[in-house]
Amino acid sequence: MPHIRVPVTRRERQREATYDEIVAAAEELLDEGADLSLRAVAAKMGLTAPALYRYVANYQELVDLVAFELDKSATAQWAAAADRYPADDPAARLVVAAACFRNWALSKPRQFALIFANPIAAGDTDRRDLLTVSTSGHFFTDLIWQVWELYQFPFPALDELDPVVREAVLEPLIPAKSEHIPIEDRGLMWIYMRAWSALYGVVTLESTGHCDPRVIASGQLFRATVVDWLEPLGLAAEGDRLTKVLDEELATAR
Amino acid sequence: MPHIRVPVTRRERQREATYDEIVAAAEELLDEGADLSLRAVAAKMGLTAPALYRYVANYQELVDLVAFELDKSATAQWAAAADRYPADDPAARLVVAAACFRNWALSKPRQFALIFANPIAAGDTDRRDLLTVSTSGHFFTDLIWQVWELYQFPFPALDELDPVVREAVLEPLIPAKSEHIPIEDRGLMWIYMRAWSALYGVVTLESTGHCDPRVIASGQLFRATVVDWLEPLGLAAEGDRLTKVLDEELATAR
DNA sequence: CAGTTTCGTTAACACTGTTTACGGTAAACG
DNA sequence: CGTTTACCGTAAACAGTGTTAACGAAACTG
Repeated sequence: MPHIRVPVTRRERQREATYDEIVAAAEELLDEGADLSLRAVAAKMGLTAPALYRYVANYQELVDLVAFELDKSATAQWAAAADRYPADDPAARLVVAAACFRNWALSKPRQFALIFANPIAAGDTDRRDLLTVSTSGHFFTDLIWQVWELYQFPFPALDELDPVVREAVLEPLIPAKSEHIPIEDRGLMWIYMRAWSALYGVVTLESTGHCDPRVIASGQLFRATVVDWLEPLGLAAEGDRLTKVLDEELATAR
Repeated sequence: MPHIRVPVTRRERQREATYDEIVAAAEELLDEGADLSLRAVAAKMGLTAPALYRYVANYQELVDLVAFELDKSATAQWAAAADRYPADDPAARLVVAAACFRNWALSKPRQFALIFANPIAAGDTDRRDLLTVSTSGHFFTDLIWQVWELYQFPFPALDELDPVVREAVLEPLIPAKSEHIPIEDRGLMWIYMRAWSALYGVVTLESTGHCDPRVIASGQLFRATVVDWLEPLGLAAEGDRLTKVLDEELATAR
């Protein structure tokens, strides 16, 4: 018995369609530059506000819903760009995906903030669970895994890791497609976390605007961060080729 | 003639006191776990909401006001901790300040978000100016300058930098106490930007909770990021001593 | 003292999220 | 087939939010 049931009855299909409409209305709202509000979403659908409470328990759940879907469609966008490079060139794919992520974050800062800068309280397990299934997280983990399969860069052994971190890489809560990574190779997850932290950092800094606008426009801060990560990922030999790929992708932004 | 006038008349003193009271009320509100609202601040001061419009033009300006003051008092806190190490040991001071910044961000996530994750639109020059005078930015730049004075780590020459970045380091808009840095040494600002970007990244990731809570608790992600920056700052030889200082400071958080 | 600036008020508007009680309609069941 | 039940929407209301307008009193200024 599958855990996620595919909608069969007419009512279930209708309900599913309404969820899609909610997300669509929310995306329109964000694209118009307005901020996401439950009432505005309802109005745009031709409903009254309380009607939405048949679909989400509260405002936070609405935000999480559209954040999840936005993340999904944005990731699909980056993945499509990465697919311009062959499957046996995961390094190029990773670099391109990172650059796309950055360009997207700059062009849609409110969407970025909704997904990646939305505070998650320490005790809130429900919202953290949502993070665990985040599409972008799975996407980037998988790319790093593919890079490792090809380049075999070093990563810490399990007994080298801090005990608490060891637990975390063995039983991950964070978004990561780690099932197909052998348990003894889970030290790789530590590399993923560190690389993601670095990527997340620059992109957040640039997207929120806490940075000199000229530096953002130049793309040099982002570029330097990515270049610094080529060596730890075993891509030093490919450096020149990959920075060229990176620069090409960054140039598409302006 | 000084640009910032010291309040002389009775009215001006009164007005200044009211600003202080506004900030105090806002801080109380945040500490209580409520979110910052103009009406709530007014109510806590025994005023009606429209009265506050005699002091701030709109809500955003209120936010910026308390963000600026919060940044100032938080920085004072980190500086006091750094002062536990002698003035001729700027490396230890820098490490301690970074750790304090991180501990503060974890213990006061709403305050952190207010100051450092508050989106600044690309065109908004007024709010960007506020950023320029941010206390924490000046504080960290000055520390890195002091570290350089002692350890003389390498930094890019002006003609090695991207032209746009060169402009940015010569005429900085970002928060940085760069006046006393000789023009030919302004490449140092690039190191500052990169180091700040790295620090900002991990701390934002941890403070907003977009990370495995166990990893946050372990402090290893932050530790690794700081350790990676010892070498570029010419502190490789001092590595053992400084990581010990770092670990001691991190231990005070739990 | 008269005039003016400053600081606060009340009232109102247009929005938020959320709960309540109430219908109507469509699916499900005997 | 008819009856029942569950679902989906409504209107009304409450407690909030930021913001503007018109007005009054008190405090400084000539």
